[in-house]
Amino acid sequence: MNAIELLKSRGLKKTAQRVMLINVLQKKTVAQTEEDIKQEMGDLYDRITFYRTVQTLLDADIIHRITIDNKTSKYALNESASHNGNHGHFFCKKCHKVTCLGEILPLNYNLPDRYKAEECEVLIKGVCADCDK
Amino acid sequence: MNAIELLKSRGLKKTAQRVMLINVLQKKTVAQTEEDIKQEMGDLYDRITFYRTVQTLLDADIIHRITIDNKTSKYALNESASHNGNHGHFFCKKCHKVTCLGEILPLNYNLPDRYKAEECEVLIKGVCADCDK
DNA sequence: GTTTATGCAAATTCTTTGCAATACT
DNA sequence: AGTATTGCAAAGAATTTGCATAAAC
Repeated sequence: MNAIELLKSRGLKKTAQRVMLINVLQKKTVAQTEEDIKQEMGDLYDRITFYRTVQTLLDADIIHRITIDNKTSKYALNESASHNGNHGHFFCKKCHKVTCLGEILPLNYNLPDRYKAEECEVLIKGVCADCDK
Repeated sequence: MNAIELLKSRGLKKTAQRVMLINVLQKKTVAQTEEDIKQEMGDLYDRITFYRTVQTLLDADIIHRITIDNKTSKYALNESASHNGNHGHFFCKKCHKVTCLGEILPLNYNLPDRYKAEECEVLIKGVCADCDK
């Protein structure tokens, strides 16, 4: 599904910034920072509009955000329309790239009594294949 | 181990703010926001010092920070001196309380080839026992 | 034509830094 | 006494809001 179809399917207008942001994320295999996206967008980039665009696409479940150590936020496309919140990500401690691992199985986490799990986010930190040479 | 011993064991000076922050977190069973902590600290609270105190205690592995949905940061004490980064937390979608689940087993997450996991953070969202009545 | 999004300015909030006064060992 | 921390002021970033213009439907 391309950017325009994606927006239409969520009842959102196809504006230049939204289409561009989705396209940038679609091209990349790892999650992108605002700075990365800014580079790609060039003149089209405006910080305030970026904030609003991100919020809109987050609300529409088109993208998601990963934040590492309360510092850097990164953005990535959701793989499927029906995204259930069970995300996994891998953060490489050497190159700092964030890779989406897709859906994480709702594993048995030994919750306290009568706690009910609905979603689960996992962030694994380690060293990726490229950095482990 | 009390606050003063804890600080001493990490080679940190025992200052009013540090001791107070540790004491507040020690009293609570759920992670606390800056606002929560401010309430408890009263006059002793100063925002700038709070930032620095938090940073110091994070660096010393005395506390950790959990951030929910890129918005609210909460703080909690580390349970043991040797904390290995495999944290689990439970976020209740109704009351918004964050409960530490302690150490998470290094589960098999089906990483890409040659990726090496070292730490893993898990955030489970759902409904806690109190809110499920 | 109507509605929604953009982009600028301005306001607000968050976070960091410099530095003299203070507190800790 | 000597060193590290505090707390204030001020600087610098990040984020939000108001509003007129522009773009989408």
